[in-house]
Amino acid sequence: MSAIQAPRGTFDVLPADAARRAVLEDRAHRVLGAAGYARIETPTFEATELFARGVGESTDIVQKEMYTFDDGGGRSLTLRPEGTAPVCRAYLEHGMHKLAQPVKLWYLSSFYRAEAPQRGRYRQFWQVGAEAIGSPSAETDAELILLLAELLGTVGVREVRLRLSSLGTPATRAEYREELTAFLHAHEDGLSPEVVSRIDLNPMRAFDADDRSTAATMRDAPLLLDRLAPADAEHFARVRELLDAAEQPYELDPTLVRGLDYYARTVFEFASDALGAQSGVGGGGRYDGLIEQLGGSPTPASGWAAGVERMLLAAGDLPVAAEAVDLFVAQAAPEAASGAFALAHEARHAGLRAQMELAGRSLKGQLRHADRVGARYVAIVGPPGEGVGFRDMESGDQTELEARSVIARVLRGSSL
RNA sequence: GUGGGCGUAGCUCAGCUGGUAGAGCUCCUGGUUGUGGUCCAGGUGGUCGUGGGUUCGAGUCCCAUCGCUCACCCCA
Repeated sequence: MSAIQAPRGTFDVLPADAARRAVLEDRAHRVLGAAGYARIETPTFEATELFARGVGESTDIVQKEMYTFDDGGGRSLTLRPEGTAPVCRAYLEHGMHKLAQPVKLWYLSSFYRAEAPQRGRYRQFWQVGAEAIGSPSAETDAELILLLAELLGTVGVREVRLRLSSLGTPATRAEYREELTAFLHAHEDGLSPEVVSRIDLNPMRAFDADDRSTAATMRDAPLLLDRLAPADAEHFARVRELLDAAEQPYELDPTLVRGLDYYARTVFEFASDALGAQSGVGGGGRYDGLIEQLGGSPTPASGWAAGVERMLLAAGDLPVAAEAVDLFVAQAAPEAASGAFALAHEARHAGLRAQMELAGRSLKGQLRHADRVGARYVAIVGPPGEGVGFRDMESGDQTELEARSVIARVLRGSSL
């Protein structure tokens, strides 16, 4: 039990897990790259104001989940809690509006939120995200949704469901919120005490209460989807049309809300029943107002983010290729160390995956170790002047070679 | 922040109504006086999360505390 542990909510990525994550990264690269999305990385921390303005002052994230610190010079910085605002900041900072629109970007980065950790929820976590900035089209939204579906599919995320909705414009949302709040207050008798206490804080929550009476009352509640302005309704209909044409199944969920303030129009979320309480594996939507909110000119944009840990939790076994070792250089005696060292170095220079004995094992121990790391060949280096025992670990055959012909022999790959 | 479960070797765990620590796996060494995968033997490795208390004696009982974990909330 060591005195110092990884901080609460953080974890070490050990080699076995690192291999699975590498597979995921490769899949993301392939799926998003194929659609013309280019990789972007932004700083791990940003000006606190970016998130206060971009994510929304009223959100849980900004109110209680940010790691904020002073940089020593009176500037307030924050470990990024999400990726969309930073990408938009970069879009503005580098004048990407002059590029062909939309600018399509993706990232795989770590994020930080001071929440109570549980299964699938950490204080440092990783997300794959994609953003298309500069297009208002429903095609953009539908394409993004299909790309995320594709990614989840190729990674093998199980029991995936897609929930879809539209939030309309911020104005529509504000009006609807008032209407819903008024409805809830007018029907407090039929609502559970928890829901009532939360009416002004989070009225949408009333929709997914388990309480029977609350559920009955909510059947008559107004729905945001029914209040969409004509243009928004038309946009949403087009998104659905495209998803239908692509045979992407989804559930229409008028109660779907996303945690960040900047969303407008299309919103969606993929959930996996293979997970526990934190079932959302990825989600996103359209955020037409964000760029303007950050000081740019009005720019439509759309995007999503998916949790790496959650995708991996919900995925079955990923086929992880074993790392092959071409050559293990053993030493027959301590005097052979220099010769072995030189041979291993040369072998790597020649492009081989070569390892050498580093732990002072007995020769028997070295062979056993070579076997465990999966070495195809073992060179047993003798003292200066003597030859090298060259052993094929599959057949067990062994011959004597001169040291300088060992590498060529491995490259040729011939069995003995 | 609140509630449930759990904290014994690197890992997975055993340890009954209290008698001062075990197994399997891993790792190392030897059996093969310079050679792998099986087998056999041996060894390394633990302030039983921490601090108090009860007791002749506590891994085992009591209290506190810390940590992990699941859930609420919220979200990736």
